[in-house]
Amino acid sequence: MYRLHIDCNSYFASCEVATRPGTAGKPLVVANDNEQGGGVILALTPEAKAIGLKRGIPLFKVRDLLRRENVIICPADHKKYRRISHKIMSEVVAQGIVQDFVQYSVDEFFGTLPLDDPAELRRYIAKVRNLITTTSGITVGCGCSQTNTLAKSATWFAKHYKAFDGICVLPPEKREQALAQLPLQEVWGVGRQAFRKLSALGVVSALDFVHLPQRQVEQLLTTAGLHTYLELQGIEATQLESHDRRKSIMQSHTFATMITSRDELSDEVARFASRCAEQLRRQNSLCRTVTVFLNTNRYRDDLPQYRNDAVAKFDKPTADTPAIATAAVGLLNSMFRPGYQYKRAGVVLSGIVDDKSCQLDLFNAEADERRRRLMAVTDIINSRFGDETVTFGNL
DNA sequence: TCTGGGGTCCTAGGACCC
DNA sequence: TCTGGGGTCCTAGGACCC
Repeated sequence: MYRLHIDCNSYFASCEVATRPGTAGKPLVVANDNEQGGGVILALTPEAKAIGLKRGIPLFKVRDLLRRENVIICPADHKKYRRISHKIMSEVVAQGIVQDFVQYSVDEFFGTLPLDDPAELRRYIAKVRNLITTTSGITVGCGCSQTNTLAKSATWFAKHYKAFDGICVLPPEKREQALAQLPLQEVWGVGRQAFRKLSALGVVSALDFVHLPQRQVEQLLTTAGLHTYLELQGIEATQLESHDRRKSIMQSHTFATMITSRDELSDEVARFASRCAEQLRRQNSLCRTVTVFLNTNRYRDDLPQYRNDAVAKFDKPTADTPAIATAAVGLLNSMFRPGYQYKRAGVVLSGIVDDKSCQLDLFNAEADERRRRLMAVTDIINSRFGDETVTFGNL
């Protein structure tokens, strides 16, 4: 029995190349779009990496390079990426080789292979990998080992060593040898904080880490860190969270130009709230809590800074757009201070529960039902004719 | 100077991930 | 001029109770 991990290569960029004829082999970057071409690089093709571009840099810092090298710039299209990801998911499930196949994020998957022979595992994984490439145009790296963390480490080898040809099967007897080659900072679950603490002890590789006494790891790191430590030793300690039902839903935006007017900010917050509520209904949930936050531009030392957030609770869980949007706008008004230039704001829904588990209020059942139908109708119209065809005004 | 000892629930913020 | 947008879990500390 082996765990399988599949990771798409430069996912957003690969999706753009796969869906735009004539872009293969050219430098291409995907950047988040904020109206005036602001934004930062989110993903890039190998050709774009080769000319020195990196993930996370703001476009304005590399304007000249982008123009000189004729780099194709694509705005991020998350709907497209989700669609391709679902396609990959359903193709692999239909093929039936991988068991318990789950989507971990938009570009990563985990599953189980009920096999033990490394050569046989490799053959099966090659079939899955080919299937993904031929049906979606996306190339992937595949790693396979005893635990999720080790499988993900194997994927790192599959991607970093050409000889693996995109597939690395890591059997128990090769585990220590592999971990010795795996830099500590590449280990899944080791972030900046843990890296700093472990480096101070002279830990350089994943193997150094697993050779520490468990007592020391417990004292130094959190339980999550301990789980990583155990998984690297081949002991299963993580559970993958299913992503089909979110425990919080957020919509936020960094504005291209700073906003000073309360009305304009209210409109934005109402739109965020409305989109959150739609997402909430799509997963058949209700929320108990809505949070609104707003920030000025943290990069501008020359401007006065202000940031705040506020929370409202509903008497009973709801997915009603006007109720959520009215609450959100109320929170905004309670925090809004004139005289600041606002750069970012957002709405978060939390305290999410299943809509079927919620008791109906006997006295208001009829009104609730009418309200629910109204929401259902607007969702259908918007899904058929495009987002925000129908919205709620006059909040 | 002395000023219990637990338990639970909630929340804010940290750490990590893609 | 221009600096992303989502998520998850854990922990510490306060409020409150007995």
